[in-house]
Amino acid sequence: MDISRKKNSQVTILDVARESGVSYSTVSRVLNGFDFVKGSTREKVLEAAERLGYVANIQARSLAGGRTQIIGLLVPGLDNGYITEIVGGIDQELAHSDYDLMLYTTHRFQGKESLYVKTIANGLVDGLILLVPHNAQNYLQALPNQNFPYVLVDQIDNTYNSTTVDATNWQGAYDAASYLIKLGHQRIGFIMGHPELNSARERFDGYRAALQHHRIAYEESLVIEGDYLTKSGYSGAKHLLSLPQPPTAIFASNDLSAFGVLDAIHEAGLRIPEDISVVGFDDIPLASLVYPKLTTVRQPLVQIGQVAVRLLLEKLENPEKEARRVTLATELVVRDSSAPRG
Amino acid sequence: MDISRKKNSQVTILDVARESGVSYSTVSRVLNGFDFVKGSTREKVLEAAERLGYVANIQARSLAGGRTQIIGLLVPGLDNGYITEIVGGIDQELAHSDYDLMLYTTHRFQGKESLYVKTIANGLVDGLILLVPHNAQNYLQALPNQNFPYVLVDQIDNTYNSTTVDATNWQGAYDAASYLIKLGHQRIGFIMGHPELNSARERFDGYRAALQHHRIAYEESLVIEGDYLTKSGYSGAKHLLSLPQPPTAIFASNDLSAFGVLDAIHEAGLRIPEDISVVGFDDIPLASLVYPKLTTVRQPLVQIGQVAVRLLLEKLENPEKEARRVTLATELVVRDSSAPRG
DNA sequence: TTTAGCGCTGCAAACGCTTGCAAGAACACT
DNA sequence: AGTGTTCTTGCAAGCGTTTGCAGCGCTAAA
Repeated sequence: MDISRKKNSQVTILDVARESGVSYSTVSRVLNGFDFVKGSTREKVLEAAERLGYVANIQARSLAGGRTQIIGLLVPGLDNGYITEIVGGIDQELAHSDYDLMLYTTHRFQGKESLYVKTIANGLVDGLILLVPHNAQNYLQALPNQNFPYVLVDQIDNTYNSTTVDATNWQGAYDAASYLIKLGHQRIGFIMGHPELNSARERFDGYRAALQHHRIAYEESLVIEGDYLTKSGYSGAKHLLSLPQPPTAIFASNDLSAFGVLDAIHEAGLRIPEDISVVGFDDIPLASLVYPKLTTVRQPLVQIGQVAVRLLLEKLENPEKEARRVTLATELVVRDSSAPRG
Repeated sequence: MDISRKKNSQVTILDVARESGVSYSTVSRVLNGFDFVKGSTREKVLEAAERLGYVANIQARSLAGGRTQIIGLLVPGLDNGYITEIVGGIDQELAHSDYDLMLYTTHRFQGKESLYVKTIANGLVDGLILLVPHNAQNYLQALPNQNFPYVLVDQIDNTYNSTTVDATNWQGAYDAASYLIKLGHQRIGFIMGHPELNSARERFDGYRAALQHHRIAYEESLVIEGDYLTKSGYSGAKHLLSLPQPPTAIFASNDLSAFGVLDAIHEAGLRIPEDISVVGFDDIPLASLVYPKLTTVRQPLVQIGQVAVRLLLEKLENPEKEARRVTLATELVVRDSSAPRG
């Protein structure tokens, strides 16, 4: 097994020390922004470091007990605008800090989350953002100790007291359904998200609450269990359209499934929104690219990512910081896929 | 500065050694799959490691001269189906190996690519996949030495002799244009990609070659300079439609800009494909979600990512391996946005 | 029985850095 | 000038591994 080392011209702290005529510990202190270093010394060191093109070796730093300046991001996959938007926010915010990003996709460790997380946390990340689909507990329980800094995105955890970011799912769904009702729709189909996810449940509850509030009978046949994927939106809508008395509007629990709905409706030769209205949830970038442009409940996805990072950095700065939950507001965005009942 | 260490229950190689009654170097050798270890010893060690829940410390390993088992991925951003598809392929392939992924976005280091890359390469990645938008040279020249394993995706580099993966851009464009011509279109608008990218140039050349081959005069006014973004497709199409004699088909250099084209056409009240045909390039997942479903030239994006990983791992195994270029085939996918000239 | 040879194992050094501790330098005060 | 403080700085240990080298025990040959 040939381990070809790249131990070529690595400039180390020792080189900088030699170059600037101080001890290597002083260099370390300067580089770590320590106080108690004389101004002139600091200058000398920084200048030497610059001249030599010194760049710190993260492994060594971390081994010796320092930070790695890396945060880990656990996501199910990147195949989805919802996630990539959030990741974009995370990336943006991280760019202002000096942390780098380690990306872990969970699909490769089905059923072994615990080992996975253990490895990660024991490894080289200073903190973790969990953007996991289901059962966060599986991941959390594996955290070496509850002091390891992490934040949970869009998942409530009722076992541990986790720092969390999410959006007003209930309210968003309530608003969307109310909007459709005000447009005169009485029969509103609903494509559910994956029922294991609490965002899905909250949206469902919001939908029902809106019906109830407007005294519209809840009709079970209009509710389709889905999984947030396009396909389930498609088949769900197909089913709804085949009903003896089909709905005049369909509210899909997320944009992805709403796209499936659009597709099914087009296929049935119906017009949107003249014949039937469609509303989604998320407002991923695609939502305004499809035809017709999708009316949807906007989640501030980028912002969610940013806030997650901010919370994590906060925790990193000050490990004693209390866990907290930040819930960002959603907003109905009316586009071309919805209209008064014809 | 409070450095709260997590040096809690870290199980080290020493613990495993103690538990299994051998020396730590033997443990190391077992864990690294070395030969020259007696079968029974190996068993004992592995069992002890398992029992203790040992997981290697990457920093230490790397410091001591081993591998980090991390590969770095340099991308401009994740806000784009084209990239995320490729990244998906990379992730997929990586899942079969035991490498983890470090994600670096380049936008944060405008103009300082060289320092950035230096840091990365000097840091903890064993190899690098560069999925950078323009001027790969900027990045490459910074690689500490040309022996650092890396592969270039969808970018040709004519300075260094780099291992590269790309697709048949020229051929794809040629096929698409020929297809439109065979449908009877004579005036085919073309939305160019970013002219700095050779994929954009190659596609343009393919388009022109097809025209020439079918003896259709090249008309400069039908070619719009773009940048691969939706907006440029939109404004480009708007312009084309306003021509005294507008084209009967538009070929956009990528799907994203094709979406802009669709949008502009819808807005103009024209029907697709009855009034005008549209063809894209890439076949990102969205392409079959828009309405009408987009006819496009399929690039095997996922596969490109996979191949990139495979080439990199190959290089990692065997650093002496010659650089090579792999070009994957594109394929025209006919959907609903194109039809014979009406 | 001795000895060479081989398979296997352990020791110790190194990787580049952080940080507690102690000592030197500088300064102010008596 | 002497002493006590307060700043600065250097030394050395240690972080968890890998790996060259030396050496052990054992077998096989003499």
